[in-house]
Amino acid sequence: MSKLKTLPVLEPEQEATPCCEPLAEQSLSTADAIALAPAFKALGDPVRLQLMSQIASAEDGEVCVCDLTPGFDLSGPTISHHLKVLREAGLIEGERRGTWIYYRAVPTRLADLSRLLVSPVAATK
Amino acid sequence: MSKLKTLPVLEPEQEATPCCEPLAEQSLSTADAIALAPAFKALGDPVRLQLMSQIASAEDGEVCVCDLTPGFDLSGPTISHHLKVLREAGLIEGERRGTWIYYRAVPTRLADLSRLLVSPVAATK
DNA sequence: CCACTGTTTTGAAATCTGTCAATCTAGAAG
DNA sequence: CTTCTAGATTGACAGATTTCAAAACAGTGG
Repeated sequence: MSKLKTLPVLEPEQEATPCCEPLAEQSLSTADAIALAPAFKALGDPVRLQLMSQIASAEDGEVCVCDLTPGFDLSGPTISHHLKVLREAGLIEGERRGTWIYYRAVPTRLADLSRLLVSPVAATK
Repeated sequence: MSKLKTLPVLEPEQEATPCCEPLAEQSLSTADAIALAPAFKALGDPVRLQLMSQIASAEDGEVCVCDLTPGFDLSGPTISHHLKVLREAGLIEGERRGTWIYYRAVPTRLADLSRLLVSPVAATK
């Protein structure tokens, strides 16, 4: 049994990063689209996008949930839910230290998504 | 009256492009998050992501809907719906020529989203 | 003007999502 | 061991999303 009882909320939950050619370079396979869409979907909610930004732009590279929650007019469980979605999308990682849980961005994941959207040729600007 | 009767399906539907600093640069305002999330949401569906890719990677920079539809195991109306979502998100633009409608990507919009995800400093690779 | 084709719109059903209240778990501190 | 606090999980519900069939619309061509 791989799940004893302890190990509550901290795993990446997202395995391989199946990054691909930029969208405009070559047509995405169905499998790749299915693998990548959840990450964009996770960013497709205003609350999560703002959470993502606050985490990614944090001074020390990480933020305590306790500092995140008061910034929104939402209940704790709701914030917790959104963080879980971001976590399962491989966009953030959480670590418990004592009473508090800290989240930080996964820059490589963001970079992969970013690269997917641009065609390197279109370096117009 | 701004809507006479003709002008069926071709407007950008998305006005200003409220692009911002990269996520990791500075925390996104609520307003900006609300403005930007729909674009990611539009890309957050496997079918739309694949449609977007096929359109963006098209040889002539544009694709006829008639060439898009057969590639999916979905009804015409469903494809049309997804195209509308992408259109309303400002990611693609459509133009009717005779019987057919052609869609092309809006590269600046993709570039804006791309830039939002990366911190220029993190040019590690 | 009528029929045909390509595409969008409408309407409806099944499923998914965002949210909160209530409950549970992990660690800290008595 | 009991209590307290920070977060996560569960359960429930309103509202949104995906999908299709049917109908409407825009051009083309009799």
